Amino acid sequence: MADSATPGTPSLRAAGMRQTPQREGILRVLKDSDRPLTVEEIWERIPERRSGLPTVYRNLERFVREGWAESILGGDQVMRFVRCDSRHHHHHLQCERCGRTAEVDACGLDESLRNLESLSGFKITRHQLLLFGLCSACSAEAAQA
Amino acid sequence: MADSATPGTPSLRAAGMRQTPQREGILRVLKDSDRPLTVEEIWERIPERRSGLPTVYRNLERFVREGWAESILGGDQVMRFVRCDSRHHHHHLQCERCGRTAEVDACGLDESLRNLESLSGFKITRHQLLLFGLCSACSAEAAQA
DNA sequence: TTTGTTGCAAAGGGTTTGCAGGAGA
DNA sequence: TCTCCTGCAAACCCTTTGCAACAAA
Repeated sequence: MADSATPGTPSLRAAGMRQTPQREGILRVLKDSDRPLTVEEIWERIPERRSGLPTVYRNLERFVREGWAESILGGDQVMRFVRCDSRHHHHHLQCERCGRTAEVDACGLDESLRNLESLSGFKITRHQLLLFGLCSACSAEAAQA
Repeated sequence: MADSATPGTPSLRAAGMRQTPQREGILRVLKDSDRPLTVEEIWERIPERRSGLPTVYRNLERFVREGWAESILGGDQVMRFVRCDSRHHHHHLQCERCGRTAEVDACGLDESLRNLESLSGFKITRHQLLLFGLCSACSAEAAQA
């Protein structure tokens, strides 16, 4: 299997990047987290050799460009990053209680967009959908309380 | 007709705010623009008595809380503000060429969300949808070129 | 007169940049 | 060896805060 075609295992080499411990650390942190992390949280979790904060910024920017991660601005106006398992179009669902996220495919949205196009006269080329709610675990807890 | 029920004409008094020239200026600037503006752009356009930048920040924050405006983070990571004509749930469509925006009602999205809930196990409580594309004028121009 | 608002200036804090040393390939 | 990458520190810049003066009601 070609490196670049393996979701969840981004290949630095295939993307023309050098393989450094800092980059591997950042990717590992993103991979191990099931919720979006701030730049500083990512920085703190990099194992062993703590890299510099600027390095984290610089690499996150590249990873986002590669489609390996996505930046999400939450309601608290703080930028967080999540890994993207799939590189095609998708959205993130985030639990407002525990912060866990799930990736969802485009689902039936396309039809709604076609509908919108005819209503508004706009030709819609791209969209960003942020979904917030309660994950199954948290909504079960909430129901018990 | 009650003040607070008039979309497009936010009543400072009804919201428990004092009526100041600075506030009226900011609201006027938002009203006169058909595309999202940065804080600084709003500040520069306030007629006559130029208010302080902190005042613009402070009031925009309140206006957003009141539902009179909305903050939008574009692809350039810059925060911009648009007025909201309707205070109920809606979305903004933005032209990537000229920057003009249009408000659209929720449209068929609800159905897609129900579908997503059953797929993901999440209970979706709120969402933010940003739509980008070409407005009718710009797509006509693009077609001619 | 009372109290919410403004303006100024300064502080704050997240993000970016310059540059020299270091390490992949 | 040749570049790319990193780390440090400083610079940046947008945003917020403190406080005294001001003005709406």
